[in-house]
Amino acid sequence: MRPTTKDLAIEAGVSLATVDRVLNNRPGVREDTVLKVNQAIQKLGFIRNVVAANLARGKSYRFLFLLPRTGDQFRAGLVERIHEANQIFAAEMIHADVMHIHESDPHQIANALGSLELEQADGVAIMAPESPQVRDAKARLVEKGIDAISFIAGQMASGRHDFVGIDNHAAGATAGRLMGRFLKHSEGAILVIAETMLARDSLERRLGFDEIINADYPNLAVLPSLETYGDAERTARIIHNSLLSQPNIAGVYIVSSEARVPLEVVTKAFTKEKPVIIAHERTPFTEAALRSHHVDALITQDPGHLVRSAIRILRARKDRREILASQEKIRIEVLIKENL
Amino acid sequence: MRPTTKDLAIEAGVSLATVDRVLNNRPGVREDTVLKVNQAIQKLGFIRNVVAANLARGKSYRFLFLLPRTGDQFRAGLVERIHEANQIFAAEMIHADVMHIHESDPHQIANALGSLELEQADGVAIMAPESPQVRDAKARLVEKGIDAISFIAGQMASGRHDFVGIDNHAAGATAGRLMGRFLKHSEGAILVIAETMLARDSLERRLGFDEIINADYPNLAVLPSLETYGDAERTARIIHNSLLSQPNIAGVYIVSSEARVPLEVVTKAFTKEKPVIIAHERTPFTEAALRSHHVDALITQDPGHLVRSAIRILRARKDRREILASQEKIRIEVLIKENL
DNA sequence: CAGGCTTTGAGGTACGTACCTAAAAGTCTG
DNA sequence: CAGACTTTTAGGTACGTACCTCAAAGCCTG
Repeated sequence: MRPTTKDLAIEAGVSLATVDRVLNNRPGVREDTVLKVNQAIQKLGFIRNVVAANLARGKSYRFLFLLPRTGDQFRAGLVERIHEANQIFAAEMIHADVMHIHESDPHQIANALGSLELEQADGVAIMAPESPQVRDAKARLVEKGIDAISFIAGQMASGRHDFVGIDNHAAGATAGRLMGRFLKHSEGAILVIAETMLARDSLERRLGFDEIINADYPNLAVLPSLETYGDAERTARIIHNSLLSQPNIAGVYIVSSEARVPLEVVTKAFTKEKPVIIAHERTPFTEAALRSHHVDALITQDPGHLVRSAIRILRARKDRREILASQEKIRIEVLIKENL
Repeated sequence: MRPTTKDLAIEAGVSLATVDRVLNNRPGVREDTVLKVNQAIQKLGFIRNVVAANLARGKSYRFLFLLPRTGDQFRAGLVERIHEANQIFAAEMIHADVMHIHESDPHQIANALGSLELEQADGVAIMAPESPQVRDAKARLVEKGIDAISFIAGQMASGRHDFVGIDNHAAGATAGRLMGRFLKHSEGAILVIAETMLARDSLERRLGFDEIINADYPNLAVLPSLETYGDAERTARIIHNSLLSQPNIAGVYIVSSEARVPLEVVTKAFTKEKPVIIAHERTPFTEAALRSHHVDALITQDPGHLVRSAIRILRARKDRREILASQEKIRIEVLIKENL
């Protein structure tokens, strides 16, 4: 049987109350008594029963996901996964809500963050580009006792787990390597389509992509990024313009998470001699495109894993616990038709 | 606040004791009373606090992983993940042990399973080929009240979650597609190396692999499988023999989970004109081989996910709860150097 | 309507921890 | 060594559920 606080008290030769004070960092315990208790913890291998503790505290966790208001299927999938996660975590008294923000308006995001109170949320996961305003607002949140982590959009931090998502440079490199290998004996240009290159993740993916192509595939030339600004008409226009000036397109790399609109345009634009197409994220649309051979590969991250990982990390933060890093590492997945 | 049993009792107009009888299927409740309570559950959206329930029950879960005694780095990684999982699940009063079996001796496995008692384990995850003896032993276990699932080695069941692992046919197909695309403009033969083709997983991988190559890549010819029987010397011998009779090897596909020995032999055997090499599973060795370009791609399944999923499924079985299928789906991952 | 049965109620204890109070014991200061 | 202070003890209640007992109420049968 696992030792309990009672066993600890006996082993340390103190009362339950003292054990409790040590365990919860309450004041009024002499240092040598603290030591005695800690030694007993070591000796018995005491592990606090977090579940009983939370029950006693009547504690529940409320987390908030700040997601961009705009978006398409990838965003919708995320919301669905958050609802799903609520089922799993309900047993642990954890609930997550979604709040919508204007991704491109740092002031609005900062305001939303600023008006959050500890009663409303124990932690937030923010999917928005890093800006000075947002960074400041996050710092103020943490001062209030609300933990904040970056979600998907952000940057791999070394060490601290402040970010849940993939290494976008590596994701771009993965796309680049596949593109290169799939086009080994072809020559031509590669179209790169992004929503906006202002977003750090798109930028990093592009850098990783270029690095591989430039280093190992001299037969391929990566064209300047086309920016769609999320607008369907603009997307159609710029892609068609690009095709006119550049007849020999061997590959297309769609950088952004929302690939539907650019994919629709691209698949219509190429009637014969389909180029190799690589996009990001698994959505109903991209999945269908992969099945019907309109797309050759997808570079994805598992939205369910992302959501659950963010929740686990926020919770561990709140409990001042360590996390198991290997479980929280978000993998860059490669999807082809066969392993869908 | 979440409704409690107390709220249920009030809503249904019965006592706590009756609510308890209904919730735990205890006898002595009239049918219309059961109905009243169930309606109250519906109306209030009552969710049983599993955590408090387990605390009250003093219940803890003991699970057992039956792993083959032989094996190399993949097996070692699994054991490590099981220890890791124990940390995570300790809070939920779950502990998993490892038991070693002779994979190839169905009688011994059946004996081990047969001698298990409910006091020793609440559930077992078995990594062993399906044989009539093992199947029978599993059935008897379930009669005893010990749940049993197949782990990694086994077959994707439709519907019921009796198996934790990947669809090996699809995994082989994934390997086949990558091999085909990487060798688009080459001609030659493909060496297939397995520990034994008696194992169902190797067989299925091979079938999936052949299906893709034969259908879409007439430039490639898949050779008969070489079986190593896990023996290093034999491996070296049969591979060298094969190379003598077959000078034009364009690709090598290593089917088995333990790829180290065949990989060592293969990388030494090809001095110039390295073939495309695809193997399974991420281990320290295969990871290094990928980094050093000795291997072109790995088809993997996440051992940590496998272990945690098996534990979650066994636990849900014990509690007679449903699982969240999307979390338990084990993905076929594709690893190249860039997304390691 | 008595006797036996089934169903329900009321209350308690327990799980492991948190958090509270009042009082006892220990330590320091002048 | 008295008084003030700090540290510790002892005991209680609570969280939400499980499981137990005993008594009360309801029902059926002859």
